[in-house]
Amino acid sequence: MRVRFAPSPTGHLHIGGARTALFNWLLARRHGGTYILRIEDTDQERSRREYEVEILRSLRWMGLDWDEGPEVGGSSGPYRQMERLDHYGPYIERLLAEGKAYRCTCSAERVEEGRQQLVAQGLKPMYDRRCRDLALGPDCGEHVVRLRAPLEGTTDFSDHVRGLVQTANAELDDLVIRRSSGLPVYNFVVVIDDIEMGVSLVVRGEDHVNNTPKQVLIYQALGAPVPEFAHAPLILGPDGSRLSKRHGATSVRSYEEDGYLAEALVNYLCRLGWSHGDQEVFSLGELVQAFALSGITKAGGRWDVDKLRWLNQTWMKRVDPADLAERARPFFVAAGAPPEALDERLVPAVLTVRERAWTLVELAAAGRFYFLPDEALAWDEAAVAKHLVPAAVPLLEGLLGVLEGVSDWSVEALEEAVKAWVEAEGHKLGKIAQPVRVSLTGQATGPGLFEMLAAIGRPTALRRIAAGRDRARG
RNA sequence: GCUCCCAUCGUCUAGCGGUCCAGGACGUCGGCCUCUCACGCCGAAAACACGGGUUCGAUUCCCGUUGGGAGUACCA
Repeated sequence: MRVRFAPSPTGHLHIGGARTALFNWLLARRHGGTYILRIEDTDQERSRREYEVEILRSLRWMGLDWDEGPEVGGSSGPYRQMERLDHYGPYIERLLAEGKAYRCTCSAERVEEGRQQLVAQGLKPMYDRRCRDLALGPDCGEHVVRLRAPLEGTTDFSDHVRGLVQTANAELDDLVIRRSSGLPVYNFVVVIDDIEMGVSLVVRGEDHVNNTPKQVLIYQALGAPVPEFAHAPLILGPDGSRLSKRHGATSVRSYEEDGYLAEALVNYLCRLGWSHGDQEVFSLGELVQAFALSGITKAGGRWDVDKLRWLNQTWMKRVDPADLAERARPFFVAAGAPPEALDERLVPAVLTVRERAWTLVELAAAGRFYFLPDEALAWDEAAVAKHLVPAAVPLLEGLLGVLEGVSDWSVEALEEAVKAWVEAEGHKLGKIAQPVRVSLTGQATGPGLFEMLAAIGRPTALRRIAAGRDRARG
């Protein structure tokens, strides 16, 4: 099996494209096939090399590597269409020689006029085929080359998601395969590349179903075997319309920057439009084992950030804590934590806040108090007014005494010492916990008392509780 | 406009003629747990778009309506 992902470097990697890339990759890995990455950069107006770099970066971030393509090479390269331009001409000449294509000198304006007339008659806009039987030669002046499409019959293809898709040939235009500039056109180029690269299965978005019969016609004209197809439904915005910027972030990069884990995005992307029984959480490895075209849904799916957020938290709780801490590090810095403060306390600190956050941004916001300079803490005035009151002074004072006597600064030892004191003094843990929490964090909500004390470290804990006691005096 | 595709809880989905007064998940609501918040656990509300057929029997098959999506370029 040879599959490919063929993005245009005209922007960031879109989540729709990312899912297509994922589906192809999963299939290749599952069946021991080859995953090819091809850059479709023939749109000279919009293609930019920096976008290509960006797309490769996002693919790698998701954990999708490729067997053939830019930066890794392969036996059927080159893998950028602009570097393959000399491959296309001979096929066009052949079709011309065999009478399966013809030169057309009609101006774009005239063709457009004809289309408008047809639309006015309630018909499908098409070229009127004026040049089809003129047998124009190479010296006919400025011209395009069109495919001589059959006028009758149907062109069918079998789709792994949709079943048999039939199109009446009367619906198919004599499409341009070479522009007047000499550059071949997308629908033609894809077919040639897929033939030359030996692509056996084409998995792409539903927006290409209407292109498929046109491409099948080209395969047939060339006498090449037609690959298998699978068209996945599109990703829609929450309102059911085509996903666009106005719905929020649409690039893989922006989700990375917003603090989503690659594991969660991959998991969500795959489950949107595909299912495997009742299972919701999948690692990339599990997906390789479970993924199959037969599980792909036909209807388009709406993008649901809430579910993505849930999966992201799920994955923050699943990945290795040390790994999570490293991935969270830049987010802590962005949240104001001095880089040098992110010491060995980072892992335990992250462990205390990961179930209280849904993204790495929120994780850092929830845990930055551990590392911020005391004077930079964000104080919730209502919490201060409620908990750092004179009545709390003796409690904080007493607790300070207990903590000063604790040498083994572990969750267990701290809990044991504090609970013993609470019991002996007849206090209630609930009475002491909030003043301490506000002293340490500035906020009324946060991690559990003992895990927080342990993670913040002895010096900071004692210093902030003392400061809290002073503040409570009024 | 025309062509193609699609249609189960608010959302993602299971269901491939009777096992469905429709299952799971997110979200929502309630409860439990509890030093706060959160996590976790328990529970609740919530759907087969509509109309015709086919069949002993339709969520499941066929047709139509409605709704949504895609395409309709010398863009990809």
